[in-house]
Amino acid sequence: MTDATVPTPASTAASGRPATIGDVARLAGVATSTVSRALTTPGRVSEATRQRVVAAAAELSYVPSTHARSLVSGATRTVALLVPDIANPFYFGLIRGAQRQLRAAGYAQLLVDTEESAEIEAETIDLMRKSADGVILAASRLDERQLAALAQRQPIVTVNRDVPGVPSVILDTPDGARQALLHLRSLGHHRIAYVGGPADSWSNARRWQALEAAAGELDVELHRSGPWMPHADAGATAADAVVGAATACIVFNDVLAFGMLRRLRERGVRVPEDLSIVGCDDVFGADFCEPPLTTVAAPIEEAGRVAVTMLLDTIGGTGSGRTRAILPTYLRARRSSGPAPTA
Amino acid sequence: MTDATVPTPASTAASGRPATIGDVARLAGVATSTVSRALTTPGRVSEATRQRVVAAAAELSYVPSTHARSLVSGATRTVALLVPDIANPFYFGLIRGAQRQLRAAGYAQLLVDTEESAEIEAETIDLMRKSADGVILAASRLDERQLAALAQRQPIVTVNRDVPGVPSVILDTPDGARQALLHLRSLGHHRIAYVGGPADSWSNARRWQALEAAAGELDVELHRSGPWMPHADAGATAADAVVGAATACIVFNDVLAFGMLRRLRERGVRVPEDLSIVGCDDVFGADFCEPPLTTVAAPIEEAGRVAVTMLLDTIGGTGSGRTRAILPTYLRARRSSGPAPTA
DNA sequence: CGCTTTTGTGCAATCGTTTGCCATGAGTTG
DNA sequence: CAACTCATGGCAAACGATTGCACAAAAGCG
Repeated sequence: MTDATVPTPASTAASGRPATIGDVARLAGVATSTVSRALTTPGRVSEATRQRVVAAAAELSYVPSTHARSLVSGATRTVALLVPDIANPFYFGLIRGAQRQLRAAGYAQLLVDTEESAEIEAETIDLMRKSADGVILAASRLDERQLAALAQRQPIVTVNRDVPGVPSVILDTPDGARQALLHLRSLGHHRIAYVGGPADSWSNARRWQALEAAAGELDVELHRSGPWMPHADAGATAADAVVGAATACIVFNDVLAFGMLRRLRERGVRVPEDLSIVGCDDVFGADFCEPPLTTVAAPIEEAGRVAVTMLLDTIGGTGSGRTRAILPTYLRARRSSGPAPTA
Repeated sequence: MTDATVPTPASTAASGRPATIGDVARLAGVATSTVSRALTTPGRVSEATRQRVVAAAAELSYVPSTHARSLVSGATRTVALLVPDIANPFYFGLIRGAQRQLRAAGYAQLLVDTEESAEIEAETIDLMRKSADGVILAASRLDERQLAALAQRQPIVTVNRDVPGVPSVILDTPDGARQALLHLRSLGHHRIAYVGGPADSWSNARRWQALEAAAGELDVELHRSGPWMPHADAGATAADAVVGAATACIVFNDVLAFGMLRRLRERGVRVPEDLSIVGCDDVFGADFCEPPLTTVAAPIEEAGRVAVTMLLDTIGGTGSGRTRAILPTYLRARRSSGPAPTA
């Protein structure tokens, strides 16, 4: 009777439009309230009734309307994930980690690319107020006041952005940068450059601070270059700026480093013989570029999972959970870093 | 009076919960129906009233409930995008292209990673029936019957999958594969392997057909290897299988090719001197791996945009639009392909 | 100045669920 | 056997918007 391949198309197709709870109730010979309870509140109806309802629902391939449900419950079982640039491989892991955890909890994920714009970001958050139970903000471009204000109105978790009062997941890349500096120092480098990211990036500022502090104790001459957009294209100019100014550099992220590698190869600058390069994030591609990139690896996917967990905690109102998670990073040495030139 | 940074937190915060259309109506001194019309149906109310309403709405930072709206209109202004693997860079472009076009049309994007599972895919589509106006299916794993049946119930557009009766966007990679074969043939290769993708991949089957047909006319000895999962890890075994069996290969996709490149380097097989490699997709990384990958470039982002356009057409019921778009691909020659060894 | 037409607004039904409250009847207890 | 508890299921009121219809006021017309 039932088609094995596609779940019961027959009965639904008959009516034309998707079945409602009323259709199920009619077929099962009960009231809609009973259907609702049979499907959502275990134990609230007798087993016999429950089975009749479940059978009827299956027969009609009934799917509850999330909208009607949200309307009365106030909850949408949807979470919005805002990233500055979907095409940046750094966010792949984040998206995936978040998605996994959300699916497990029965939530849907609304993905939005804010195109590195604070305005789109603020606007989207506002729109989402009604259509999502919470928002995860990756590398937010908003300023501290805005963020704090928004977080009071709706559950928000930030990733790589720390604002008092706003739960956050932070990848400890400043510590990673410090490790990178140590690594380069132990290879004999004294003139080291930091190739910086966007001016309004919070992570960028913190990494620089960490490097400055570490450099002070290490007899390292630290230069700063940038700001650069975190795209491969910007790597060309960044590379030109660093050559001659330092024997090694720590780069804001891998994508920028990829661009630098390409330019350096064009110019005949050898990596790591002439210039050592350390990236950040360990994104897709870092292990098969040439040379493979030494980089600060961050548990990105885990960050996505933790962010979701924290957000769901906030939404659930348990509030018991941590309000701040700092995830460790570690240096993954590949071939783009080597001993300082002995010029 | 209004805070310049965050839109009017004061009045909203006062009430505690987000403003409803009723709150706006009360503040503006009109009925809710008038508010609704003022905000959505231009010219239906007098200009004076409209301004009062707009002002009141702004004052309360009112955002209409998408759920309530969907409930009555039946439309959700949301589109679901299902991809087999979010972490595959091929889909980045697709996601981004779709997102751009959707945003422009005022739609939200629900992103789902189906984890290469036909079951998750079918289940998700069913769930989405009520919560999305339509679905875009990238590289669907469902069989033809299922797809056709589902498409009758709800608007669906497939990408890289052609089923009669289901609107689709197709990247003409078979033609690209043919170009690749010509390219390799003109470089003097006679023994060429096709390193295949997943067994149930429709694109994979079509590419092989195209290659077989072309090989017949070209005096080329065509080998087939695989199936392989489209992950970098699988590239190692794939590489081993090809070495010795052919002097050049055309690979299912770039990610797999990346894995092969790495393995070949480990084994000391030189690319392209000993073995030429042509990938497919031109994903992120193809231009900075070593050697940079010759690959069949596809307009992925455009595919995302076109898919959205077609879907919105279907939803809009105009139905006037094309029901099938074939996007051309072209070979992008980089350094991983070269003259056949003169052994 | 009455008549019709136009314009602007409000009333109330509706969308598909959930849920508080009540009614019924069976089972338990003294 | 009366009085109670408890399990079960139904009624109807929300939730927040949209929209067909009715109606009042204003405008047009001879």
